[in-house]
Amino acid sequence: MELRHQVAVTLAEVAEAAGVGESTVSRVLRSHGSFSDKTRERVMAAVERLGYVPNRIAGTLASAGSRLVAFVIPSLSNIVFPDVLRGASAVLEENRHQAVFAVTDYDPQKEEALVASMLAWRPAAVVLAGCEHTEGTAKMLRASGCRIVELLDLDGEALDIAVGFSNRAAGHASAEFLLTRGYRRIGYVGHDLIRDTRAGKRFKSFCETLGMHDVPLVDREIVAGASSVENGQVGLEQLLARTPALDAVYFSNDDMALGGYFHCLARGIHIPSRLALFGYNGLDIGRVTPQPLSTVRTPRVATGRVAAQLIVENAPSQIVDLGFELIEGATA
Amino acid sequence: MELRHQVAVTLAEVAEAAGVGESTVSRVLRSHGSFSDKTRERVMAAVERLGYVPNRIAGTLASAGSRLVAFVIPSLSNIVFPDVLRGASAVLEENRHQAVFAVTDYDPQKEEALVASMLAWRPAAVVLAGCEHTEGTAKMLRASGCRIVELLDLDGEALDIAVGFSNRAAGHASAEFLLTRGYRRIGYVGHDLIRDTRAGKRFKSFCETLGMHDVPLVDREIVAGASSVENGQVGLEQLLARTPALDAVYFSNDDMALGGYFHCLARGIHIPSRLALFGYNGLDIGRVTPQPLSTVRTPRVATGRVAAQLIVENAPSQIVDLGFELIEGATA
DNA sequence: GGCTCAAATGGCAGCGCTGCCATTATCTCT
DNA sequence: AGAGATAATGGCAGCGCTGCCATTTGAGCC
Repeated sequence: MELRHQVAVTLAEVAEAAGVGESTVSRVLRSHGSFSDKTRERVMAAVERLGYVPNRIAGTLASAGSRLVAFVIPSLSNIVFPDVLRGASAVLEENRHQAVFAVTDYDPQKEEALVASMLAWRPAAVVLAGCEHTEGTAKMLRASGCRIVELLDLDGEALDIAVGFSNRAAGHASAEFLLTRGYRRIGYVGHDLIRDTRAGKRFKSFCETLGMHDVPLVDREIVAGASSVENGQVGLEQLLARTPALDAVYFSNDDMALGGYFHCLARGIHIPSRLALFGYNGLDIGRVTPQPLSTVRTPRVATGRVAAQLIVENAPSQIVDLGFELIEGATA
Repeated sequence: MELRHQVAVTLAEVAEAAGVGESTVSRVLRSHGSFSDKTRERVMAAVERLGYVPNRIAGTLASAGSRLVAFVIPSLSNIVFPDVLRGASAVLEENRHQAVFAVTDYDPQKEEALVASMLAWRPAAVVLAGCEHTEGTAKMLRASGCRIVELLDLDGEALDIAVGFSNRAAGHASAEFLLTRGYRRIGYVGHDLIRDTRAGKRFKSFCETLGMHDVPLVDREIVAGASSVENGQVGLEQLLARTPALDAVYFSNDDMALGGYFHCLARGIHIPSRLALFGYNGLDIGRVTPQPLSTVRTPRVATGRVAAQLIVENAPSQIVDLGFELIEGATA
């Protein structure tokens, strides 16, 4: 298997082998400009024979305009982002674009560094999560001249294109729902809110809505670390240990809510009569639990799809609100 | 916000502005070769002032040798692949490499097309799932001269580097475990096995092991579609409807097993006394369910990490077996 | 046959950078 | 001070392709 070090076949060699000019080969391969059938066959035969693979690095440099789309995302553990990438990559592949990505771990400084290194590839667009970025990030992006797409958060100022929904509205709707159902002793279990600003916005809006109805948030438990099933379980356990007399708990995420749900199942805490649970995201798994999870379903895959669509068609600057859906479920 | 169409600053402009030669700027920016402190400051000042971002397209073309790593993965819905990407991207980012990816939907033809378009970027390495590829894919990869890394399946011939574990061994271990626990009427619930060849290998080996102990597989239910919690529930429901007298069920994945678990919870089927469940993957969520899921934990993040490490250090061809861990759990 | 027009084709500069080599400035040592 | 070494620097070809322009070819027509 020692086939390393081979010199790649170049367009010039194909031209030579086919007995035509370089530009002709280029035209044939891109189906751009005119050429005869006979020529095309000769070229394709040579391509086949030599095993030629076009060099897009050179092509991009020469034509100034790449088909790369850079995704700078906070995490791959949070299912949200794989879902977004999934929606986007389907559309990008159909349109002969390529996705590059990097993970920030919810760190704005790291985001800035990664955006810089992404811009070095002169992508057609840079896709980011949320609309909070460092001054430096925003400046670089604006100066780059490439398209900027901010996802999953419409509560802020967009740099160019934004696709998603309002987290504030989601938090508000969740609070209204719990209030309508009659819950009055409400708690919250969340993960690191400083880094995950979108979860922070939901929580803030949730509390404000409770406040408007003169229902204070009774207690909250913020676990260190990322959103996860385990943290949800631990968080609820601690919250209940401190404040047993709650009738509903709002979670920062479905992962967390599922952890809470399992905790209740294990402890025999009846849901929703003894305690109601409400999540966020609308994960598939929440629909299959013995009691479907009450939550807000977010359009994650669609967000990726729409973002990619706008990029490939080079759409004008705009804000696309894809909304969300409140799932009543059976846990609240 | 209409800042489109800007002409990017080039190295030549920086050189001009700093009053030095192009090569000097290049050396300073890459900390390669020698230059005085004074020069470095002048260059950096010019870079800062002009907002220069190096063009890695041009750099890569000139220096022949990219720091791109191409991932051609079957899916982003199956958590396995985000996990692998997560492990890999951390290492790649530390080593100034960039990850590009594309999704095949478990389609070998699509894989071939995507590999071709990835090779056009002249990546340092192409990372694939499994070791079954079309003839064309293998030929292109071998001819490309770039590193090839095949993940998560050691039961076959590797093209260059392979990192993962044996699915056959995992299937075998799962069968042995269920037999040791005394189960004798065993069923299987799986998803599309033609596309997911690794699940197919586990199942085959599982059956062979049962056979060696003269315990035939009693029944199986193969659901159409991907591995998911919902399909697991549906699958188990159908399997039990047809063959109620089972004492254990092996699932193609933890997702599926969780679906089965929820089905049992909802129907009041006692686990494991009435029915034992066994999964595959060792998802975090399986540790937090009221009864921890019995399963095989696979080193997904480590697989990505090790693969990336071998790529950045340009390690020789090799097979790295990271093994797996059987989790006894409480469902079998 | 000679003419026109469009289709088909080739030549070559240049995209922005790096690598090599030549040149110049700066030291070090006798 | 001068020779020789070393550090610092600039010039420029060329990576493989595309885009432009010039040229050739062929078809159609009077």
